[in-house]
Amino acid sequence: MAVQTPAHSALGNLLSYASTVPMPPGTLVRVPLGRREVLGVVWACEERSGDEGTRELKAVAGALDALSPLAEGWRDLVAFAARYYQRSLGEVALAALPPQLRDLTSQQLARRLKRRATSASTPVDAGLSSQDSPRGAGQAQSGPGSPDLAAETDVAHAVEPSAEQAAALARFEAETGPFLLFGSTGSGKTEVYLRAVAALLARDHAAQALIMVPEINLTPQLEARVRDRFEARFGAGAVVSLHSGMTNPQRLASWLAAHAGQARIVLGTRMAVFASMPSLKLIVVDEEHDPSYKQQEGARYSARDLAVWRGQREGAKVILGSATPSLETWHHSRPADGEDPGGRYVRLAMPGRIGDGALPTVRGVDMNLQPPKTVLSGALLDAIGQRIARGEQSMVFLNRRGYAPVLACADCGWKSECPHCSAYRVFHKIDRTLRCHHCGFTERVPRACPACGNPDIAPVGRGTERLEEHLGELFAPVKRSDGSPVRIARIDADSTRKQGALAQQLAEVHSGEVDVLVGTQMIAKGHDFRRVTLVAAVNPDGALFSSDFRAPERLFSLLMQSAGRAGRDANYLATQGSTAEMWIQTHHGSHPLFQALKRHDYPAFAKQQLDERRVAGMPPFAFQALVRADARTQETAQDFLHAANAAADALPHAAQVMRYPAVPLAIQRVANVERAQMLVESASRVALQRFLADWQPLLHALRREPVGKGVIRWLVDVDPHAI
DNA sequence: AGCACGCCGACT
DNA sequence: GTCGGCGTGCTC
Repeated sequence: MAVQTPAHSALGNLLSYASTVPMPPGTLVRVPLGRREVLGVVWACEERSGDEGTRELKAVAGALDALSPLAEGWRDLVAFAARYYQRSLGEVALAALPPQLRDLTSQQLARRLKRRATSASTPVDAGLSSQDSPRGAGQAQSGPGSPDLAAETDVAHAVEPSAEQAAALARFEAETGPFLLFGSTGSGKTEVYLRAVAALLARDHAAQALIMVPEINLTPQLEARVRDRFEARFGAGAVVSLHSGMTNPQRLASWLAAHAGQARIVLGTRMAVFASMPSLKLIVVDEEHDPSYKQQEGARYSARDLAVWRGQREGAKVILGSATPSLETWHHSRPADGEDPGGRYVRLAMPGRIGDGALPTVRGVDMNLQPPKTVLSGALLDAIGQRIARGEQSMVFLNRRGYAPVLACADCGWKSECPHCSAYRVFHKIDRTLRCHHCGFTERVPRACPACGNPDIAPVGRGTERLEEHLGELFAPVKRSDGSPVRIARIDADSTRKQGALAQQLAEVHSGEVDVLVGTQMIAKGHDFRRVTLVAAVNPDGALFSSDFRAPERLFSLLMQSAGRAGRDANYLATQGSTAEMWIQTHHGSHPLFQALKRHDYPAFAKQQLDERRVAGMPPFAFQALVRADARTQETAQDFLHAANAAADALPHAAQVMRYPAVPLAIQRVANVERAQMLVESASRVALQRFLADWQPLLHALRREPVGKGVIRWLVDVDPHAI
């Protein structure tokens, strides 16, 4: 029996219970655990003669037998995920089920199922019709806007597929995959997914498809559009959503519809990879490179990697789509070359763009030639000014919220450090606060230096607030063609905190009220503004020399996506007589990343990065895992890791695994907790897996020993994203 | 993780 | 004298 047992408790494995009747594997049951009664999933059921039991087993309290047992494929997926990510089976199994299932009795569940059955002619869809909640499925998600998936659907809706799309679809039908659909923004990837789904559902009357999108892309608009397209053809309730913005009753309803096979399409975020889908035949992972596919707490799974595994296991085809694939996926889809037999993924390339859309011209500004401390170069300001004069819009990116990242005293050198974290508190001018972005600690800005009393304390560096203010001052004397003042707006996590704020701000941009939009990467993804003809990255250099070797990959992807925001509407550009431009202010214009970006050349960027990684023995040419320990003191955390390291010496696969010394995390202390980690790495995934499996019990044991005493928590992160 | 038991400080 | 702090230990 898989029961929700904590990840690092001694009850890591299956528990046994007695039952008078046989129960098929996959049956959901309620069982006593300590003083509580918890949900469990039958994993195996064996007959036992009375004298065999060494110990009296507690009896199963009851089965949720209104529900068909979870299929073997689902159980295999859960078991694999638990094993691969070093968590207990019960934890993964229960996390994969809708939370509400935990507190429903058998009768309540039966009632709910009956209600579903009687309302089968009305929409059974999860998100929008649940009686338990008046709220729409996506309201907790970000507001409207036109995410790529939806926008691209519109472009190509009901028209013949392009030659590229047709070729990709033909290959998709002919081969088994997994597939990488590599197509630039606007190439019509979505149309390919949706046609593949439509063809499958039409051909096979039971078949189900799973479409996964990054968190930020799943908006009510997208849900509505996917429904529009499929519900007319495959019936109301053919599409359900599954994401964390939904209420528990909504999630349960979606989950039940998928489990029963009524829902033909499940549209969801990473959690949807665990949906119970008895006739799953196709999995789409849109924007497969997106970091949100990696879960960052509990079982730290990669939903994209699990999707590939699940597809293979269940005989479902898998399409991974991206304009800037992860280097792992790119490498796995490399064509055969000489000695190299190539990767096991099939690469479907769609280099063209639908319609006449041209990619923006990329202009680099060499910040070395600018006066020191220049924020916005004269050339960029001129270019923005020209757009304003023509009634066009510009977008300026800066990945730093707040007014200034630090407040400092000119006299004594005091800086706005967070008392609880090893980080500076950010100065937010709007509400006169110093805020720690790591632990949330907030105070009013002091009038004078808290250390020496000097009233002359000043912001250092700049965030989006200050950039917005700066642009406002610069363009204050300028008038728009109709004589009205220039309007600067800002969109970031702070400006959109209130419910509905994002929607309203986006609407203002769409309506043309805003001339220049300042924002964080929040505006880089998805939203299409037809009047935006210029996009600028003000200070992207940080990621070039980051200690995280994946930082350049993320930056390239972000800049490509940002570039895709400019000049989406070819007709608009033509009538304006304008061209789309992406401006990059950098001190390192000759960096290969920017050189590749200038040519919109992802393959060149990927090749350069992969060559570096091959030489350095990094993923995808090596496999990694992190062990992290948190404690009150850095020493305690590191001592635990040192002991763990020493204990690993004796493990059979130790020789095939490189262990690096324990180090503090980049942000060493958060909310008064010191954090340390050690990296382990192997050229063999299998060796690393075996090593970790053998190591796990030793780590458990260490926790009980004196060296593990002060450890608040420890965890293993397999295939970590941030090192 | 829950939820107990258990052993020391400030309250009705 | 009790309520309650969270340290330690157990859950088929």
